[in-house]
Amino acid sequence: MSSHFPVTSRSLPIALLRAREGVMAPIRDMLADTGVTEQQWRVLRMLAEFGVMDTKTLANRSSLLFPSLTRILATLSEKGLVIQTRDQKDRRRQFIEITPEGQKFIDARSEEATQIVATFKSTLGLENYETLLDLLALLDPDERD
Amino acid sequence: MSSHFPVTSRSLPIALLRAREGVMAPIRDMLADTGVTEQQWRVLRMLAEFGVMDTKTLANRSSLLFPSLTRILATLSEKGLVIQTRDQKDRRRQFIEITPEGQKFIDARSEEATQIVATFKSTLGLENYETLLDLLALLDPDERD
DNA sequence: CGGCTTTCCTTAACATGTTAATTGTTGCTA
DNA sequence: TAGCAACAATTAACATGTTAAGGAAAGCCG
Repeated sequence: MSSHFPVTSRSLPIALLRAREGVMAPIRDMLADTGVTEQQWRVLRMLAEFGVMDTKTLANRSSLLFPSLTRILATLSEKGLVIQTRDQKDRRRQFIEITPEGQKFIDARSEEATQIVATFKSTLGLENYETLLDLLALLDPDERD
Repeated sequence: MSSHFPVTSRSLPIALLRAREGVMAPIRDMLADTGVTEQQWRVLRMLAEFGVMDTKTLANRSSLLFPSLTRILATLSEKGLVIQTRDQKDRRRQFIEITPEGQKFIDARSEEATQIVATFKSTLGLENYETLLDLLALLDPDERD
């Protein structure tokens, strides 16, 4: 380390944290006063897009650990936004499905969500945006081929 | 939206989340069994690098909200890794300082931490690494000029 | 001086992140 | 088939994220 710059400046972990804060801020604003959290929103979107799936798949797609997912699904069930069903062939497993109310919640906000993403695309420029996604994928162990 | 691809694929928020997971994993491994968490580590590093500072500065540099910082500092004080001092001129304010034991904790691991960062630099290549930091900075509202 | 606002934390309350231990099911296998 | 390993959730325990409310100190202002 011959650099005279502070070690934590341009720190990758912190840069990732702050970028995520920046991106999530408008989404959190959108969800404020709906009673639905950022993570619950993430789960609902996956279910809206891909349909019924087992919890393991849902956990992977949502990037949530099982203990978190258990609690989130309990909350979403109470709110009537998802339905949990036991697999009759293997009663350890569980399938999750979005309800019509859940779908309605997503539909009412998907346009605004799309708009928020579009804002960041134009902030970075489309080319930079794609580059960023490619570089981020390299840091994700599940993405590296 | 004329794309036929799923809306959440190549989702920026999720990509940021997963990239951060990928980067933090080895750091978390390093800290496992030390009793010091990722956030506590972040606070200690800032104090080790910049020296004494008030809590507002510390919160900004560590990207922590005040309620979190309050709890973290209480924990670090109990562990004897930092010292909290009241500003005598303005007794609302507080200064935080790392202790010799805290410094020792950092020193014993800073080489490994540097090595972890170097791994990611070589995974991406130095040029990509710098590009990534630049693009991430664009997403951070506190960084945009 | 007495109130008013602002600032700096601190608490509270609830959701999530994280690791470890636990419970129920299934499958294998001696 | 009894016993045990493997698997899918769940629960527990503790730390943090997040928003809102509270408390103490400082500054302002009539």
